[in-house]
Amino acid sequence: MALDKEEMSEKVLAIAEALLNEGGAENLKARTIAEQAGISVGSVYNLFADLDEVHRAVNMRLLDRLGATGLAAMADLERQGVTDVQHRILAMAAAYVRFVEAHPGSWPAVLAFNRGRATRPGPDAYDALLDALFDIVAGVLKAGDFGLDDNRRALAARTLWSSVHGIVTSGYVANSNSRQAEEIWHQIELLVGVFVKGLEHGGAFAHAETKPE
Amino acid sequence: MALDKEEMSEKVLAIAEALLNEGGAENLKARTIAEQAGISVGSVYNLFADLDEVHRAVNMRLLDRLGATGLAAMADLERQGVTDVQHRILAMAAAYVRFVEAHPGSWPAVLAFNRGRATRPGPDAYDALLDALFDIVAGVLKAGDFGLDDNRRALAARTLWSSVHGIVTSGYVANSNSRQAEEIWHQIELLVGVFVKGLEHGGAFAHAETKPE
DNA sequence: AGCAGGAAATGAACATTGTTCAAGAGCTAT
DNA sequence: ATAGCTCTTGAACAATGTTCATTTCCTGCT
Repeated sequence: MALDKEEMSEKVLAIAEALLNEGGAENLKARTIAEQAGISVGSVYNLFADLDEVHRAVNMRLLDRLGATGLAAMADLERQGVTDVQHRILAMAAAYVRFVEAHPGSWPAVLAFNRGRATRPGPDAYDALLDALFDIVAGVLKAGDFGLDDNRRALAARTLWSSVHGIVTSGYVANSNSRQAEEIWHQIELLVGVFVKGLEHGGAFAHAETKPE
Repeated sequence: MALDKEEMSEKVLAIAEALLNEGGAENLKARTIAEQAGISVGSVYNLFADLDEVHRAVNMRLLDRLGATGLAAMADLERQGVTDVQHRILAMAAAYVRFVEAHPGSWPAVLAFNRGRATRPGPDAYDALLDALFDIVAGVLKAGDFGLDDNRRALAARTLWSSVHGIVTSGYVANSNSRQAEEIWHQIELLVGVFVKGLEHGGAFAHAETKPE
């Protein structure tokens, strides 16, 4: 009658996500999970190798959901017939901001996660999920008529999205009041506006002579 | 004959920085510090309230040094008579990248630090150090002849620097091989090129109609 | 029904951590 | 010398991640 192994894993992940959201990474405790899930500590370790694996699984779920949200936002605009690149990028960024705001505790944990482990096996499911986000942006850029080949467009997508990401995370390093939310959005508007204008005028090809050694 | 309280604090911070750099935040242990500093655990707590305070102090030192590095880089260009905005921003970004690469373990710890503590007393010494970085960028932008008032230039500086920051941190989430370093620099070049071009063409004033609620 | 065998759950036990604090050591001024 | 003060010490406590021998539970077979 009780829950399947699969179902119990999901229950544990849901609990873990809530814990992370409330108190960040240091709030993810084996005993708390066990208690809330109605199982013993040992059973948690039966489902997952260690707490890192739980944390990773939660993060992947979040990234997955974020991707789905972004795709949905793009599909909405498609349905409304919006093709303007700037609008679509801003909508994508807005989806990102909303997502981060909806997960105030767990999103920082996503970002801070991989730090510290020096070398990892190789290409990761993590990276795959991030690439999915980049691909959405690249798809939007493709609609704009900048003279970009595939490589350069992919680079532009990664650049733009990493920038949005930086704005959002920088913004939430400080105290998170509504002032911050406004500042973040102003920055994103400026970034996207300047970025699109810059691409239109060939700024992507303006090479500098100085590189660091 | 032994060390001053001040000197011992500095010794502890130097040890702490090394520990953070080697193994990230979870490598900052009271007992390790005590052992390496040749004092007892209790004495560490005499110098600092808790490990968080040690961590914060190390981070502030790092931010301070980063600011000094940036200022030095700008002064160098000044001496060489380089006034081109794009060159100067790229030099600033290069200084940032080099700094992050020089502190592979402790820099992530700087970024991940403030997360988790919900509300803080108010404006922080932390923020002040970050603002110093923004100010340098704003100073460079002032040299360029974009039609920006002070507020808008400050916003542009924060946007640009947060974007650089995002590129650097996104780049180092994944495995850090030399491929990554190149990718990061390509993104920065693209960002700065597009940003400057965009500002020149008034992209900063292109308002979008859609805002998230 | 009874039973054997394996899988899963349990929670006591261990190691490691941050942090505290009573006891002592060292210093200084009288 | 001694009282008083500060600083140091390291043992002790609580909280944590993780392990593993034991128990419990189920499943298939006779």
